[in-house]
Amino acid sequence: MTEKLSPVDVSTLQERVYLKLRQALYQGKFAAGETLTIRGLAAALGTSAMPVREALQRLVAEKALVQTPSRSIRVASFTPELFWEIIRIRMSIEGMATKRAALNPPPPLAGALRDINAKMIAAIKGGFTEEVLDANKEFHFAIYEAAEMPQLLEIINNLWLRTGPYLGVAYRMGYSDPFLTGTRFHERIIQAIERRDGRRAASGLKVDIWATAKWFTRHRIAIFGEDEERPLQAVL
Amino acid sequence: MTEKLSPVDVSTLQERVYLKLRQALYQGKFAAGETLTIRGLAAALGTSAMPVREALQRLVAEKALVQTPSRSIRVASFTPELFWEIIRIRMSIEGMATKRAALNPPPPLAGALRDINAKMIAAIKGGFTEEVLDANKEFHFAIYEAAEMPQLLEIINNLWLRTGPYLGVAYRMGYSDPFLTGTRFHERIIQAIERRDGRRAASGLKVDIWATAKWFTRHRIAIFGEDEERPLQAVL
DNA sequence: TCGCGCGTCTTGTGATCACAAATCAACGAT
DNA sequence: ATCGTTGATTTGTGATCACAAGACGCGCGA
Repeated sequence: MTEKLSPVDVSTLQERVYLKLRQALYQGKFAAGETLTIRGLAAALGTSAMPVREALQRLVAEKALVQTPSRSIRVASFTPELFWEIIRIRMSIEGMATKRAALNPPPPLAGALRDINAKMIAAIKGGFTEEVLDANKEFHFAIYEAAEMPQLLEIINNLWLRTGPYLGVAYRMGYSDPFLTGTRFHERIIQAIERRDGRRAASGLKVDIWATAKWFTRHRIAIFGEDEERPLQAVL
Repeated sequence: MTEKLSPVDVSTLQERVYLKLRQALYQGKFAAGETLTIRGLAAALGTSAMPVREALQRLVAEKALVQTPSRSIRVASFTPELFWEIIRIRMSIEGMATKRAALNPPPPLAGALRDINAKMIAAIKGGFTEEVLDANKEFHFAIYEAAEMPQLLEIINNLWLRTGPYLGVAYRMGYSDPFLTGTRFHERIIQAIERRDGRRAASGLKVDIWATAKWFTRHRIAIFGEDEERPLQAVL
């Protein structure tokens, strides 16, 4: 009888709401600085206030959302200083994970990375769909998972949740450049991993992160708010 | 009139509960692996379930507490692997902050660090009070704050919340060794900062963290649980 | 003595409600 | 026109309740 039934979803409502909000944030569906209300989201999601409330607080704890002094909850937004700080942090932490993965990679890693990168290139030169973003994330996290440091992976996940939306901006504006140059850095990283060269792999990754961040500056894209106000919104 | 009145406490009940729990965790007042119940804490704190519930979820989001598959909430406990992973992460991240602080330290930093370290030595050789733990934390965070990276500081704070309780174990058992050797590493770090030598400062800090972690292994202190069960508890 | 049910109590989850503070809009005075 | 005020409405916080799922203890049977 067991083969007739697939397991039911035993997750809590709160968790499903959390994942839904997280995904929406990730895809940049909320404007940075936008305020989110408990009752509003609850109505939109068809639940009561309770699960939404807890999911929001969780995202606040993860710094994906911020709480103003008046307790209203907004989508986090960056100043240029905070943006570059987090880029620096990412270079350090993700560099560490990459180095570790490169020094002792599971055998199928390099091949899998090649496949993912090829998929990413195809997605860029093809329809340039959302798959570009997914492939990019998939590439990076395949490496980070290979580092076999679950707690580090959690930290990285959190950092991506904060910076993730901004990559989406480039995509939605139709810019393919940062993604295309990204795939070249990816190729470098793959080669370094094949040679078990941790240092080169890490530096390749750092350049990848840095170049993408720099792209935003170079194109003077209005990512940042002025006086903590109205950021990214104008772009979307 | 303003000088006659001090600001009233405008924080939410949830936040005060959170801070109280955080402090208790930090001081190792809860045994690792211990189960915390919402109603139990609410009764102990004299509040309703609501604020406790949200404070607990926040601590779960920060990985200071963990939620079992059956949804009960426990104090996080380490396996040796997870412990050493977090030590490695701390060496990398706190090393980064230290390097940055040493390269461009605010003028009074070195002097302030000397004072704190002297206070720590006095506390060790004197009554060996809880002030030892406080001074140690104060020393490290004086450096991390000097790095002027607020988001990095948040991450470090979180890592300390997870490993903090274990330092308390050594203190409660009356061991002063790890703290005394710590002060010697601190002195090295201070000298490196005076010379604006970021690399030496960072490596000094890494040795400080590593040596302390190693101390637990060397003394075969039963910090870790077996099969995720009964950790640290036997020690307290 | 050990294992297996079975009933009771406890626990987390989610819904609903009361309330105070914040937000927003219309309005009036300068 | 601009700013401050006032009133209505929205919003987060905290309390309480219903309910299903777990945890626990007791006793029965092997």
